[in-house]
Amino acid sequence: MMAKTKVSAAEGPSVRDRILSEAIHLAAARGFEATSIQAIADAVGIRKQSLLYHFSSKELLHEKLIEELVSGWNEVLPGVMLAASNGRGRFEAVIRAVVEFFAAEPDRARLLLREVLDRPEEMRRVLNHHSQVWSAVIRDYIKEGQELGSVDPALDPETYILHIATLVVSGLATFGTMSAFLRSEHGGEERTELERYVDEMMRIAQRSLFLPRPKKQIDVDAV
Amino acid sequence: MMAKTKVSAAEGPSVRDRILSEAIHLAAARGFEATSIQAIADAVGIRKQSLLYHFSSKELLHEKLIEELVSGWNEVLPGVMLAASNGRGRFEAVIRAVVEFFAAEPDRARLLLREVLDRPEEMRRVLNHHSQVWSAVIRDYIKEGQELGSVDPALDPETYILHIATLVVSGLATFGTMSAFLRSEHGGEERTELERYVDEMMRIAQRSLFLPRPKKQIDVDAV
DNA sequence: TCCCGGACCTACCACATGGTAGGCAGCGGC
DNA sequence: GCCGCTGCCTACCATGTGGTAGGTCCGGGA
Repeated sequence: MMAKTKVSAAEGPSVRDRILSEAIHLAAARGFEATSIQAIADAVGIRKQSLLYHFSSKELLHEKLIEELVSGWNEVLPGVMLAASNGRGRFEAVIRAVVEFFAAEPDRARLLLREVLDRPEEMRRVLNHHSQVWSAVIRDYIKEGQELGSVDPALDPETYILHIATLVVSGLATFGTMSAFLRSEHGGEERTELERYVDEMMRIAQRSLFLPRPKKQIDVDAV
Repeated sequence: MMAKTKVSAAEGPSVRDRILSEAIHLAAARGFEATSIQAIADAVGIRKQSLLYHFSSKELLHEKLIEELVSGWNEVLPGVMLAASNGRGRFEAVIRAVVEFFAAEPDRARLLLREVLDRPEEMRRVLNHHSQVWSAVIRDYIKEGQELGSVDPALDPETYILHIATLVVSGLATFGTMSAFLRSEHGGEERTELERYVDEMMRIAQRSLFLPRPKKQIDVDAV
């Protein structure tokens, strides 16, 4: 392990990284099981056995793939947490950071969704491990909002977070397919379909979270 | 075609139907590509070649599977449309009918989601064909609400419908995996986790649709 | 009685899969 | 010089795959 992960800058990404990258791409499109290591090797431009040199078995490649998947998430997490502790408008900042992460790399959203479907047990472990911190922060933020009266008291915080996560991940995972149904009514607007899509996603998340400032509330984070 | 779909009542479901049923179950769990016809035959309790007698190729089985998937939907559609034209509270009735359909048979939700990921082209065709009618009805209903002032004017009808569909289908497809994160705070309530999950789903759909009765509006379908 | 066709079976095949064994070029250290 | 290591390769294999060929059993007409 740790054999040669470093990149010699001048030579571009290492073979190992290119394997992981292509594997994510292919697995996102067809599923990991349905993707042969032969196909991955072809995509990278090496022989199958050279791939097996770097990852001694397909199962091991799968493990590393999942690691890569969540470690990529860990890179943006600081930014998200920063946004979360940033006072006014922080909810919007948090969710927008997450959305933009998956919008920029839909392969990650697709693969993540696939893994949840394919390997529920393992994904429960991984997700639990990688979501405890920030989900607790958000949950507390919501509960605080409920006490202050800015958040719908009927809202179930944990379930809400789960649904919004589903909305974002599944939404962006399937956007490529479903965007075909948005062809109509481009009434002169200059927004991309993706922008339309994301904007509505955020609107749903916010409208279903905040109460519409009852009278003259403390009004943390109004839209 | 139409060789022997009918069921002799006394003998239970035909072999053909049992094959489709098991195929849906297995494909929902592992994906269709990753499911061998051998495995399906085993689940039914027949030899692989007997299965190939009923469905002469795997690809054909896949087609019939998708047909089955959407035809099952067609069976509940009338009920949904009825609910849609039922005056007050009809939005809740519609979405609840859909939710309960997928909640009762999560395999359908999972398989549907998988197919969208696996075969975007074909699914676009199928979904377009099977959603035109009711999605138009709902879209018009929403626009009407916007004109009457009961629905958020910032809402983008088509995108909203897409997101709620994602929320329902993906939510119920992944519920089995994600419900593990709902273990806490069962403060004496007697709701199932699924009920909690579904209730919050409906709350999100409604809160993000309706405006909170501004002053003394016409108020079609308030929550 | 014979035959036909439906439903299921055994036997077999070509092929792609994941994986093993082992070789070979290059290169830094001694 | 040559040793050993890394990185990649060719050759090969056992297994499981989707699919074909062809047989058997059986019930219902003619």
